Amino acid sequence: MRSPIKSQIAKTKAIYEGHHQSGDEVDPRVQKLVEDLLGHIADKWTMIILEVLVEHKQLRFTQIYKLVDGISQKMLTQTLRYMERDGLLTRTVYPVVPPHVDYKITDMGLTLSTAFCGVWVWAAGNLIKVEEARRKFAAKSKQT
Amino acid sequence: MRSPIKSQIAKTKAIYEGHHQSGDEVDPRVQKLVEDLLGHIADKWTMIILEVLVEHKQLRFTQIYKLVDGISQKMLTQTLRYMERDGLLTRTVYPVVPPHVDYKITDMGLTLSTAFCGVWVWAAGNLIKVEEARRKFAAKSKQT
DNA sequence: CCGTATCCTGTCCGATACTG
DNA sequence: CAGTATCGGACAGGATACGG
Repeated sequence: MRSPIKSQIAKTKAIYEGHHQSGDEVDPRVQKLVEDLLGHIADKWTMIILEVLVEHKQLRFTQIYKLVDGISQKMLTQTLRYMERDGLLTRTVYPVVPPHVDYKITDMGLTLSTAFCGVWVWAAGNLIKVEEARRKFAAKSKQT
Repeated sequence: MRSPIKSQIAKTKAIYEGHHQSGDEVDPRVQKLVEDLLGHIADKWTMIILEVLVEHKQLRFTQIYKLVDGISQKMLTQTLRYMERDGLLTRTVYPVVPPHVDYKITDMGLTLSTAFCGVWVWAAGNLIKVEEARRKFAAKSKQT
């Protein structure tokens, strides 16, 4: 029962724990999914919607629309569709008038949210350092 | 010595550990930096370059150019500048002919890489689930 | 070798208007 | 209420050419 995925995970976990080794090639399929997911999670809205859903568990379209500041109806619909497609949330339509649609986070959505929180924590913890680095960089650029 | 950042980190860590509570508002500055950083790390190249640098510690421009498949010179230059600006790597120019420029990962770059590996691990571990979810979604869409 | 400058194309996304 | 349809501006990013 050889599993290329398993070994990939092991390899990635090794990296995660700081055991970086040169020469390690990444499984192209994983690479592709990661890049694909990156393209989505960084599409400005996905993670925000995910966090909102994590907090509230279950929401209707208009509720999310109000909670996510600045999003357009179009982007909300589109993003929700992608997230449903990838199994991050479930979409339940109640055939009533007026329509009633519930969006609910899935286990996968929860675990992604958890995984992603590492980045969030990093950003929170390095906020000052990044701002400082930017100041230094700006200063160095000026003395051209 | 009250620190809004500290409390934000604590709050974020609480979320990270699964203690989600509704009503928790996120510090706008952190929110902004996170979104800003997201915009970069998911700009398709940053994390890839970061990983390459993590593996090799120090590289020259052309070396990165070869290691990162498919990137254009323009994007490589641009991305490297942003990363330098944010303090993720250092850029050292040796004033010789022909030019010699070294890019080296910083501690901040390393910790970001580590934080981000959580997402990478998630992607590796959920590759099959996502693909399955997409198949199901596609199947459901057809029976219109 | 390591860039910058310019052009040009695709596509993202907001605004707006309309439907079941 | 929860969408779909269409238009148009902005901008990301690739290809190419050139410079120190």
